[in-house]
Amino acid sequence: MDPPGCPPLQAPTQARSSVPYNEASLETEAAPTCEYCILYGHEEFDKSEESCPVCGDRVSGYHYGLLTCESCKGFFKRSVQNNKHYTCTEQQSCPMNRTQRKRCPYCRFQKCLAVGMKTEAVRADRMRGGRNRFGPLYRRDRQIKLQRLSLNAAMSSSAFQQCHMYNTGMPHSGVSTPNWDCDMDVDRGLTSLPLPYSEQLPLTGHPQEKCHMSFDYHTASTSHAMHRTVSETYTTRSTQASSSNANIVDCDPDHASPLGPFSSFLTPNFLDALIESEQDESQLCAKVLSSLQREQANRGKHDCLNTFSIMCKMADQTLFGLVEWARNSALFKELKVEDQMVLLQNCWSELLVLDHLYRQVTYGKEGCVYLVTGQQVSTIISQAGVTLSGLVSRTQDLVAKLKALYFDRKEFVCLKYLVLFNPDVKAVLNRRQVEQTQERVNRALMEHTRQTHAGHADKFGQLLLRLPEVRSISLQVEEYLYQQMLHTKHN
DNA sequence: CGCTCAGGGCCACTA
DNA sequence: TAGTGGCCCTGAGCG
Repeated sequence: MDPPGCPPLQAPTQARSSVPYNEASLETEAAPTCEYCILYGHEEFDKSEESCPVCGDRVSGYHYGLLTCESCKGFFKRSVQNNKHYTCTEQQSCPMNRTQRKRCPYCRFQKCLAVGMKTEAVRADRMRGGRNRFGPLYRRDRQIKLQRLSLNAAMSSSAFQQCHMYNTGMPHSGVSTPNWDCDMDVDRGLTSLPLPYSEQLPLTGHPQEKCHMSFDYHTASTSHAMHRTVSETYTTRSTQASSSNANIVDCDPDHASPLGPFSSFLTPNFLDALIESEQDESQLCAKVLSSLQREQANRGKHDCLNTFSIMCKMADQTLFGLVEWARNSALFKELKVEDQMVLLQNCWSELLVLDHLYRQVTYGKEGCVYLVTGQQVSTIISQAGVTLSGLVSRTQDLVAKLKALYFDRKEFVCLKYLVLFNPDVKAVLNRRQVEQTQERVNRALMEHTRQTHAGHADKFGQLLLRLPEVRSISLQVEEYLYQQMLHTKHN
């Protein structure tokens, strides 16, 4: 997105010398002329710095829904236009990089789909030129990348740098233990800051109760705090619901879905309907970014959030996103509010882990942790303590398994529903309803894997086999957070 | 109304 | 000879 009030600069991606229409603009580097550009260094996010999510080659621009290289653009176009059906001679998990991308078109095409290239962006009528309906999506994506740039700048000059200094034994005020597990540092003047509750929810009840809590408690992001996030979101919404009829779907199954009673959904469209109601990843990313930026802006130059606080804030915001996702889901709305609450309280950490896993599978690079804000953090493992590095390592193993399975968005959504609709949760009132929904999602997942991965007969089973590990990791995450809470109290 | 940029086509190259 | 990928053309949308 071009900065407001400043002439747009050419993105360097078009910098091929043979592209005549861009030559002039590339040769002269325009100086920033507006505050926006001075603030961000007029740094239109540099697409040439990005790597293609399919093969890692240099990105040439937005193609079929996301930034990809010219080669994958062409490959995807030909595959869709010619209705290609490839097969894999190996295990359907061929490595995909610049040198090997030609070896297996099956795996390449699966990767294209998995990272989000949109077949519907390939024009059936083959009309040339013009713009497609993804224009707003591209604009939003650009905006987010700009936000990331500014956050990166802020973080590299503050919190992450501090973390690095401290872990390499360089002076770092207020911290004495060279172990990321212990790097809580949460009491360092972090009190009474506004909580994200106020940012996320239109409060109509008792805003003071939600908006101003002791930040040290919040920053520790204990599972208790997470449970509270779920409960309080509900408390807030209940107040809203009672004061307004606009949102009565929460409690009343007759108003369960804007699409009509969900139980009448026809099975063939079931999964598509679930996907359509999914929240936009870029919006969540934008929310987290702006929340962090606001947070840092409020704190001033010399009072930076520490690394752990930043991570907790990201997790916290992601959890809000997940609660909102569940609450906006037509399937979930069919449940009684009491059941909604106990289900969410039971699985919040699994949802967080799943969410993280999907992000790693889709965008993560080898040896890096991909954050919800779009940053790749490569240093965490070496800087983390035993517990955390163990967690990261287990997660990365799981990511590798899911990557090998070409874990896609639809499967991710199904797994989220399977985790959420857990009929084994003791306090559930309407167990039958939860069971039925779980079965329907299960069938949808089975059907999807059967249709899209015909050559990989056991994909459905393989995906389900990953859930116990998700559960196990999530329990370890909760335990870790409890430990941190105790540690913080003792200090 | 000119510019931008994403989708399509072309064609030299390659396996 | 089919597939690849770099380059160029096209034209809707936008400022």
